[in-house]
Amino acid sequence: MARDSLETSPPVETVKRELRRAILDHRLPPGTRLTEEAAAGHYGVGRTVVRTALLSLSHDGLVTLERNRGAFVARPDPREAREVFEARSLLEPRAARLAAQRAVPADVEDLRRHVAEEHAALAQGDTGSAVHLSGLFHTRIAEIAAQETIASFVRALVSRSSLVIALYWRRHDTVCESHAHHELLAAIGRGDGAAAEELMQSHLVDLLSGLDLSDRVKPVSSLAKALQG
Amino acid sequence: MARDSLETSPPVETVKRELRRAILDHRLPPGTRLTEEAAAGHYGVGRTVVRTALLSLSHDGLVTLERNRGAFVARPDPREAREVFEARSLLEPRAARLAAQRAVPADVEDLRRHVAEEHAALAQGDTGSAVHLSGLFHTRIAEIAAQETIASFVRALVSRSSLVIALYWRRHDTVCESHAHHELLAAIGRGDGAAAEELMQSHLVDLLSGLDLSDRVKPVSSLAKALQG
DNA sequence: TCTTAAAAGATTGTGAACAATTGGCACGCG
DNA sequence: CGCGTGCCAATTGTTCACAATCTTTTAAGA
Repeated sequence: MARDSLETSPPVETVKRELRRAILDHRLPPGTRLTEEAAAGHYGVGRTVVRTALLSLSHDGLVTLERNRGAFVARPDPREAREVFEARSLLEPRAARLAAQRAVPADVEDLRRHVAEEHAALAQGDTGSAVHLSGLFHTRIAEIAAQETIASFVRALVSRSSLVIALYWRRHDTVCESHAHHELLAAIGRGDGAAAEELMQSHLVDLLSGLDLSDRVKPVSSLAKALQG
Repeated sequence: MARDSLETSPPVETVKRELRRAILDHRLPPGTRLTEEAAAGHYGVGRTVVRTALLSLSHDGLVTLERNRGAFVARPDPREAREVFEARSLLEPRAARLAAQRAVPADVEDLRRHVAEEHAALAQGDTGSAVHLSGLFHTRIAEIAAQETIASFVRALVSRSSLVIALYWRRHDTVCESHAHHELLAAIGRGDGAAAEELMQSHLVDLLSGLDLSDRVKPVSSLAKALQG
């Protein structure tokens, strides 16, 4: 169950987790500048720790590093947004099929809980958490498929999808129609791999079609102190 | 053409490239311990630079970091080896299809040169370079497909494949039958996407079948001074 | 007023010193 | 003789200080 094959030290791990969470919850909108010193002061650690965390996050595509300029929350352009979903539709349907074949009752229960939490978050209008939980659902499926390599890719892609959604989401009413997640859950629960693969595929197409990938730009919040929220 | 979306500084970039090359050429066999100080002295840089490079390489799966213990050249187990090829067979056939559809004459010429160099290396018995060039061929196809996201995954997977081959390759006569590469090249050259996809798929199956994934262990070279070679 | 250039400020890149953790080794006990 | 314990060396984890680089500001000239 090693979520990170590479073991990193607790402080840098903490900062990485916190930053990732802040970005995925959209508390740090895409384009936000992340000053090393500011983050270091905020988390009470040295700059080196923050630097390490930022380097890791940049590998996952959540942060963009510009030489001698600093780190910014990644701002995927429409082309990259399309690529992310293209890649997901290559990996996740197969993962869903495998997950359906291999899931044990505990796994299904776990997924059921995820869906429930996601539904609750949506009901409360907490879209930030909803997007996050929705991503966790997809990630969990890849993990159940017991393909650690693919799962790590899916984790990275789901993370970036969160950024894409923050930038280009069109239908503000439904975040990730939990309808699709319910059906997926059912298919996996009854071990129907073919159905799960099919459902995942169409679910991803749905997600992509919910984006507005015209070339307009969204405003960039300049201040990193959004962390305070 | 940004090979690295994240721009890193020249020194760390150099060390990273050198280390990657040494690992991919099997001059640093899997399991070799990589001491920060030793590498720093060898390349004439500070430990910080080496540390950064190692962290990057660990993200690509070429290096394993163990907390408070150090860095080692990654040693994928049979399970991980299988996963790597499973993932490749999800991504690369599609990439080959796209590459065939989008390749311009310059791209084809580039691929042709790669194949020629690979053939030459094989003829000279330089299997290290041959494996490396073979990987470059696969990577290049993903790049031609113009799917930067998928290409980055393929790069990581190809790199790990090099480790897998170092550990589990069975047929020492033919490294990566350039026969298959020639056919792929031809299919891409005539823009036949369907054929390219099919060829890539079967090529990957062939590669996997050339591995001996029984559970025996290979000896671990203890001394990192293999760099001298 | 606009353009240009230079200096000041801020931020990252790097190296060296200190602290913390780990693994090995010898010593002593059962 | 085997085994557990405590010390010691080696290596990593972290912080801090300095150098290099970039951005911004400011001021002078056309």
